Amino acid sequence: MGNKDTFIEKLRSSGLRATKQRLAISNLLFNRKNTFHFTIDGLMNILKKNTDAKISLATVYNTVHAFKKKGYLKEVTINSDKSYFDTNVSNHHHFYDEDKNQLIDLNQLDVGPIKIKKNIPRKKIKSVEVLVKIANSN
Amino acid sequence: MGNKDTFIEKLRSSGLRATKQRLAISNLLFNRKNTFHFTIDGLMNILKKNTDAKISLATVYNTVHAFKKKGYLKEVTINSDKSYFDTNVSNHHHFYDEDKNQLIDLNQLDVGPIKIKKNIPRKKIKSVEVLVKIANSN
DNA sequence: TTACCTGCAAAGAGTTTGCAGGTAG
DNA sequence: CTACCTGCAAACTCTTTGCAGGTAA
Repeated sequence: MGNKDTFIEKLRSSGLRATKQRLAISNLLFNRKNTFHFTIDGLMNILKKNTDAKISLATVYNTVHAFKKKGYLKEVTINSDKSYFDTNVSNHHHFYDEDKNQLIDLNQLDVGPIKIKKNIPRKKIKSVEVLVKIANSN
Repeated sequence: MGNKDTFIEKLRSSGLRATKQRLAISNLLFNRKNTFHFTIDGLMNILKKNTDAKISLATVYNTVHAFKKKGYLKEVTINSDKSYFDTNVSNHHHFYDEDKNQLIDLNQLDVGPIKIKKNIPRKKIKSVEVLVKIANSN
């Protein structure tokens, strides 16, 4: 996604109204080169600092869920503490840095093909997620 | 682990007192052939039905965490809703049945070797976890 | 104009904690 | 006897929800 007009267009074409809260969040999440990983409260903090628009916590939750439902965000499960989201919605895996509590993308090429040799009758594989936990080596 | 005396011994040697609550939980979790996956409230429900000892929710949390810390249980992260635990503490992966909300072990042989080709300076891999979500194929 | 959205506060779910009383060793 | 453990309730964190007022189209 690109500039503000693009976001307005994108939101509208998704059936979402282009409110200033959603535009501020879109700008923060998608107007960048690299993928972005965040938690709701992390996003909230950044919004407080970088945005003049007033945005409530409920709106952040609503918007993030709306974006997820539209396929603009992906949820990544790290632990039960809180939800992490990822602006990279392609099929990929993650490093989780336990020291910094931070996600790092592993693209398809970073992880060799994964073979699942067990089969459960009448069940289909919906997704295969690899989470590699890392920490300081010393 | 085996019978009640074994559990008393095991608890004591771990520096844990062999209270009747802990023995009841040990018996329920470890006195079985196959690995067992559970949530705290699921365990609570089984305890209510199968145990005469009175056990509070706080004690279940305390005990499960104590067992985890001692290495008798492993926590498995499925989603942010609640914590799942596994009596199989060996290195292995999981199916998660989205219809039944149930975990199924994938042993080492069920999953081909996983190659992580990306390296982060000064960081060491602590664990590699694969979660395969499955659902009814129809 | 009207359906949708926001902000607030309250409610919910899961988990943790403080403390008084109980019990293992 | 005493350190550790339990049960209870309150507290806490993250998330969701209800609703009145606001706003995009």
